Amino acid sequence: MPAAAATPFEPRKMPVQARSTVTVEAISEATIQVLLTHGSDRLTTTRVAERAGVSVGTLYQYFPNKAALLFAVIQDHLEAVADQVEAACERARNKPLDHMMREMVEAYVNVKMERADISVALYNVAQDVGGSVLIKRVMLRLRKAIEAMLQTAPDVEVQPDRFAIEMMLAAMSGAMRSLLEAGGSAAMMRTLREHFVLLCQSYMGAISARRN
Amino acid sequence: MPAAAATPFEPRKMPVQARSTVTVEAISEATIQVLLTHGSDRLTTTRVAERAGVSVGTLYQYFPNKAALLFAVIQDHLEAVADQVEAACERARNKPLDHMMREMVEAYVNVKMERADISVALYNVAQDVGGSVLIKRVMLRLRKAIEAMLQTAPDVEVQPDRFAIEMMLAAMSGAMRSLLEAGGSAAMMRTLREHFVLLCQSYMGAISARRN
Amino acid sequence: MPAAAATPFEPRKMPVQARSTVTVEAISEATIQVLLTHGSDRLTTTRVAERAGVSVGTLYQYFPNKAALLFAVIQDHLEAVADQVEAACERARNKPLDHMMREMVEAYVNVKMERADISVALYNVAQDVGGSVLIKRVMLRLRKAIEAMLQTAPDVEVQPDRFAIEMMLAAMSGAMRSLLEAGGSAAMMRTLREHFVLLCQSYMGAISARRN
Amino acid sequence: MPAAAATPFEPRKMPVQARSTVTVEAISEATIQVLLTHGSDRLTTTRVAERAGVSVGTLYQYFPNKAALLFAVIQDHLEAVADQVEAACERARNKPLDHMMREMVEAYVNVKMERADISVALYNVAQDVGGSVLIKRVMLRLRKAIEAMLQTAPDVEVQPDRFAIEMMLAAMSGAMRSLLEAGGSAAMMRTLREHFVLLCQSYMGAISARRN
DNA sequence: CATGAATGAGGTTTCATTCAT
DNA sequence: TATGAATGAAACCTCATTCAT
Repeated sequence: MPAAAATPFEPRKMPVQARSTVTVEAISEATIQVLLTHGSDRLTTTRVAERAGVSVGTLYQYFPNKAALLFAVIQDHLEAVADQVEAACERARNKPLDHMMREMVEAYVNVKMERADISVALYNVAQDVGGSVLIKRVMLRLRKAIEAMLQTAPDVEVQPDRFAIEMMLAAMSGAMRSLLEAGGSAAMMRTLREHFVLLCQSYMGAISARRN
Repeated sequence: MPAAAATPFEPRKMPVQARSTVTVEAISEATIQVLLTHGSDRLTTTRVAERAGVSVGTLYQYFPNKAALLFAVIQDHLEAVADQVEAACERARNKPLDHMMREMVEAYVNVKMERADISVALYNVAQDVGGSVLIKRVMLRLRKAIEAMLQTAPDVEVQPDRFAIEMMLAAMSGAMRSLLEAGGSAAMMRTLREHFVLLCQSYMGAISARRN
Repeated sequence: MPAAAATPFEPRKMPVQARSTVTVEAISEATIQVLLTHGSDRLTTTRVAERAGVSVGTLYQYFPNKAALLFAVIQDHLEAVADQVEAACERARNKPLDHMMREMVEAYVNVKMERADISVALYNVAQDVGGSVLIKRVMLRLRKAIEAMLQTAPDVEVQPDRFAIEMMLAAMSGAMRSLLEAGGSAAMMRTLREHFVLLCQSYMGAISARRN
Repeated sequence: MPAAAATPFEPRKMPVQARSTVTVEAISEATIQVLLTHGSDRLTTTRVAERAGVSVGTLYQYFPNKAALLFAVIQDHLEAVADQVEAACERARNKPLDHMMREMVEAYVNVKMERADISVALYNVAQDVGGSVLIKRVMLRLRKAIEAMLQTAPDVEVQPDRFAIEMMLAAMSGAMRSLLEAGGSAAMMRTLREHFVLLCQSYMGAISARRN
């Protein structure tokens, strides 16, 4: 992707005053709302500002350009996801593999479901805006967390390598995406969660027992 | 996605073998090239026409609008994928489950790898243009093919339900996407293929043995 | 001047059809008119297009950006000036120094007067748009022409160096600018012309006799 | 130039010695610095304020608008020039014409060279901001000073008229501008000074001896 | 049928200026 | 008095689409 090359994404101004924080918050929220109600190709900075109840000028005081705005919103979302999954991995240490997988998958699915709308809204823009960097960063965090967790598993003989873990994560998020975009119901989500658990358990199980 | 609502996507005119015309072919190919060299946000109809060696006017004689052009290109690609995988499923009938999975996965990975550039180029535009319809259609074809294949498996006791199969497909294509976008090497692709085989085998194995 | 760095100024499309030529002509003319009636800081591409009776899009089909438009207009003007003065220098060869100076000055003043409005309009924008390159180019042409002419003067013993000639030109155009901007009448222009003649004659006379 | 019509240029408030306040001084200086480092088209009030170490609000407390700020800065510069040249004219009274011209030219060139950066920075903005009024005012002061000086010249028989003197000044400042904008070295400046001396001497000499 | 000049709505971004704190 | 967040008009430029030739 040659697009979105060398644009400065750093926030233009760190909100210090209370008023500012509210404003930035409103703009981020509005971005998601516009994304949901108008679609990614009709997401304009003017519309976002309007929805946020501020002027375009204000928007540009906090975000140097449209890409930076989207970048920031994606970052917020991905960090929330990573936080939840990391926490789950902490909790599941020293438990058996199946328990670990269940814990991890449930954390992932739950946080995605809570923010299903945001997830869907962001899928499309991520790429255009250099979101791949962020995705890689999250991938790294999650892989590390899972690796650390697996090290403490009593019933894992062969530690899965990086590749296997990343593939599992990619598979899970890919499938999640498909389902969210298809607009799955809450009931389907629960089924999905169980399937994910099974998928991860069986895959990791197969890997960690390979050499035996 | 509320975007791309009621646009007529069918090619504007379709004389006996219009879609096989050199011109249409050239335009489709040019679309992919522009997508690859300029990125999705700098894909303009004029640029495509230029690259194809025709005028914009000509382009609009074969495609009613930009969305229809992209729609057609995506359709071509997805159909090629579906064709290959379906064929593999035919070949693998009456073989044991593990063989089936290997056959199916290899067909999928191979066709995606052959057209890796196209795949990457299209991921981003698919959504904006109503590609989800096409994706659903392919999903359906593949699920049917796999179901039919699984019915003939000697070692499957419990037939996996629709959901499980679709999830497997979603997981596989999601992970594939991650890798393609990350620009994985040919060597990595081979590793990936083996992992996919393992993942699908273990997952389907777990499913089809559940009730036992 | 750090501004106006690396913008591509080349015309976007060489007008080939008759229609196009008319359009380009109209746009150039409109640029000058807008410059005269609205001032350089209210020269907008929209306004120019409007005045030219075309749409903005059309303007941008022939000029890649605003700077390129101005650049082209300035170039046209400066080339016209250089052409006239060069021709005068040709005509005055082998004449005595005073005659040469008169011929050269009159050519310069006349062409500037004919297009007084254009001159005034362009002074301000030249700098913002990288016009200094063009000015240097004209300076060079004129200096060469004058040098060649002076070589044939029967009454010049010491040939003036580059610097002297360029300074004379700079002085003349500087003073011309002052006068045009002050809005001098036609009568004043005639007086000015005579003064220029005297100034150049005496200055060049002093220089070319220095060593004696 | 129809631009910059009816804006109040006078400083907004003028307490006893407001113009000597540190703040005003800092703002003026910052204006020049921004002009030099960013160019005239990226001269923004916010940037000036920032550079001056004050807030925009403060800037607007001392200058009613951007134009007034620039106007004031130009005025300062031009007055400094006029002061120096006037003083030189005083000193040269009763001396012979050639001496007068040398004195006057050297004063002009020296003051311009000392503030070469400021000069260059201001050339471009002067016009947009109604600077022509100021230029006329300076022209008047200088002409008066020169006239008064010439009256005391022992070797001038025919007093040059207004026009001749103003043209000389215009020629000198025009040429100066060319050179400064071309970024002439200090050595070139010295050469330039000698050429100016020669030019003015010969021109004024020719004028003042005309009727003889 | 093909061409490509013309269109113009609409998107992004800047910046002079104000005013509540 | 000083601050700097907020404003919003207005500038530049793009690009899908049409239609006379």
